[in-house]
Amino acid sequence: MRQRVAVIDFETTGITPGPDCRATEIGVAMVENGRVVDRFQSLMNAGVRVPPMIEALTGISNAMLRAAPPAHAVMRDAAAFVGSAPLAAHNASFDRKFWDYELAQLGLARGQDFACTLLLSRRLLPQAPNHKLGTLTRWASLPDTGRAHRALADAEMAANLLCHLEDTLRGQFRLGDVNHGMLCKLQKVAAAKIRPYLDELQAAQRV
DNA sequence: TGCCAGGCCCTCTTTAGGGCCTT
Repeated sequence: MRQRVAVIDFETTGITPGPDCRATEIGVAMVENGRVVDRFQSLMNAGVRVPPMIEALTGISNAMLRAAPPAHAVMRDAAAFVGSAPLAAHNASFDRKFWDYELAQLGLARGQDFACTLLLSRRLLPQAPNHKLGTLTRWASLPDTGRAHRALADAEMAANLLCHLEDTLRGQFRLGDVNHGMLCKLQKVAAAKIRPYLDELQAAQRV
């Protein structure tokens, strides 16, 4: 895609955002022309405790968060970094909840749609053993981006996967122009109907 | 007191149930 897309990933203290469940780290990988061209990453201190299970998963400790900048400052910087670029994430329904919640703490609201590399992978890469981010990265021989379950490494993994999905649409499905709006529509098409939908898109691009 | 996400997708489905995926 020639347009810039901001691929984001949050580490958090749990599954559902709220007063006791907040983001602890954000990573953003800015994709343009099929590669990562810019990066943003920061731990963020929202004043909540990290449960032991989450610390074991992410390696992010309470001591690390005590030394981290406040969440509102980090989110203000992250929102400025993203600007008006369309968004993407792996299992975007998760990151979208936290993006919206953390922005709402600043009185801000999201203006862009999210593309979801999980939904797109289920449709375009059904032969993969499963659709976890790490599995897809290894299965598609995408670059090792660092420690899994840290925000920027995961954001870059999802960014590389987004580029791989775009390559799949261009190569296997012979689509010329791929853009974020097309991906957002594609991820809503029922998996069983994806092939005829792509055939229609291909035919329309030929006209 | 006891519970604790939710949207997507498949199938032994649609008057439902269970696995996947994210932390």
